[in-house]
Amino acid sequence: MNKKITKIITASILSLDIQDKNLAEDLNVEVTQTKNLSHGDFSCSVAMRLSKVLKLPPLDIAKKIINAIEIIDGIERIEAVPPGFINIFLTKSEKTQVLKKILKENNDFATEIPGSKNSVLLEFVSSNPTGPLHVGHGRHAAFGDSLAKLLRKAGYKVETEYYINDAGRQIDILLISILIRALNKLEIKSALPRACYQGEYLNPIADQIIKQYKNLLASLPVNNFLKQDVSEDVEIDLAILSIKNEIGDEMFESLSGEICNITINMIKEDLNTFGVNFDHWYSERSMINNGLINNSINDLKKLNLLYKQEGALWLKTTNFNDDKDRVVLRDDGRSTYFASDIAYHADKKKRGYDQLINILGSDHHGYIGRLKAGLSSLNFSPEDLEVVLVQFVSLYRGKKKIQMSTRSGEFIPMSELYNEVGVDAARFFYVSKSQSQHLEFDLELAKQTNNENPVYYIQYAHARICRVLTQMTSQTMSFEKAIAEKNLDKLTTKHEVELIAKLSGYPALIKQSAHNKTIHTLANYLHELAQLFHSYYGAETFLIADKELRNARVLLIQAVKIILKNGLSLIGVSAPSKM
RNA sequence: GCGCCCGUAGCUCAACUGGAUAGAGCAUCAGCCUUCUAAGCUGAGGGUUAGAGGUUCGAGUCCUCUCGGGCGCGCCA
Repeated sequence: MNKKITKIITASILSLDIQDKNLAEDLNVEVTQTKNLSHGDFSCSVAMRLSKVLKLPPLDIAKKIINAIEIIDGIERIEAVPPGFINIFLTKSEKTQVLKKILKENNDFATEIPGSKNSVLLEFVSSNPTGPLHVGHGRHAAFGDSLAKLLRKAGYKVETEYYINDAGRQIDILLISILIRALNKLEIKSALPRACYQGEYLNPIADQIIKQYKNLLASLPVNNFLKQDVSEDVEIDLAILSIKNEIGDEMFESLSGEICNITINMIKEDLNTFGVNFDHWYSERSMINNGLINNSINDLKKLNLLYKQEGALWLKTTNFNDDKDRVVLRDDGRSTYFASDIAYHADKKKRGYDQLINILGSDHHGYIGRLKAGLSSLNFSPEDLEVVLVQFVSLYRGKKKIQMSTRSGEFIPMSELYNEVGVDAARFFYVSKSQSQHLEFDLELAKQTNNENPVYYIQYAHARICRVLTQMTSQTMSFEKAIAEKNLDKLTTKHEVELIAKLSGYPALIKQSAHNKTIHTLANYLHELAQLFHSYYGAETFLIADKELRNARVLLIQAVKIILKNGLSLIGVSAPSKM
């Protein structure tokens, strides 16, 4: 309908006696659904935009457009109101069409044809496998998973991916942390370097290592790794070196591989419980082993974009809008994290996706330019990569802010959160606010106000509808679709009109949310829909003697039920039939 | 110092790419269960959108400056 109206308005403008026809054609006629029903069902502000070029008062232009317009089926009337809005009122039967459509299409309502848009690789969470996910990752997981579902509904072909940083110094540190912990458990006392990871989650891993490698551990000499006289960084590097020498590079590699497997499985299980499952798990280590990183560096060499300075190999990212050049190979010959990322993103493109979307923490915003420069330098278009930034989650216990740091082990695991408040509530809470805003999460409040959480409000609306439907059958009434569809004109109360308008807006909401990559808009929409329903529920009785009105109302609430369930499913929240 | 993000009701947040009277929840106050589930409904109070200029038919939204907060500027990942 929206498109049809746009068309007739555009046609009307073109039929006017306008000197500059090109300008009228270039003009983007926007027809939007109104917020306020007294302004009609749709409204258009094009007259006010034309006002300046035509040098006429906007209201006059609006009137002219209306006079020249060709009224089509489904439109009741069109009016021009100050300061120059064109408001379009639809006929009753046109408005209720949407209800029939929702019932007919069910979950497919507002779903675009699969694959009608770009193919997308969506990467998110990608937390370092050095420990369990914490509440900050939870936001990324909830947001990313919902975005994948939303984009699929909007017609994109989406695959999700988790990039595993299972190479590099952090993994060495993890290994040292676990080995020393294991030694201590075996009464081979050794102090922990300052940079080591701490936290309860290391215990079961250490136990497992003891089980499998008792002899190896026992053969290690007692060593004091704590060296207060050097810096933290030097201290840990010495510890890594010393252990490597003791057990050999090969054993070191195999051990850290094994430990990564354990932590990755912890993370997978955690995400699975949270309702988040990835299509692909992509390992950085595998990329080193199969030569992808070397290949990329060779490609860059051929393109003459590398140079040596102070023993290291640099990439001229400044050629591509970066503020300084970046190192890809260190003076000791090892590749940098950035080198991995260039190879990784080039590989993503080579796998054939049109569009790459990365969801990153806002603290990584400085990295975006570098990533795009990396893609550009290998002749990929930087526009193919879109980065969605998610702001931090601040945790509070009451008024006290909790400081989080993975290394010190002072973090609240994501699992603790969803165990306390439930997966549904946690997921809804995470996505109910714009990802570009800081999220303040008060644990005390979240745990206490279980029943006040907005997610229950929405779920309750769904459960109430289900209840009405079962009551209907137990009162030996049945839903007769034909009767209902014939009597939709009888839905005339304020609540009914508003509900129908709200339901009509669902496809546009999906489209717009997918375009803007926001989920909170969907969460808000569902809350508003539930609110309209609860209000309706309080004002009217559905199961009444009047068969015609009853069936029409039951059809309406069934449509509400379908949309509630569909919307909740996109957020990864269940729609219970009983509460 | 340079760069990015943010500042809306007592609190937590909305406001569809500049649109009509800035909206919800929580909290506060006053009502509603003999009737489809009260995890609900109805109503009230609460705002100079941090501040000052500017752009235009129209600004919370765009531009400039000031103030206040967060983050980033490694041969870490």
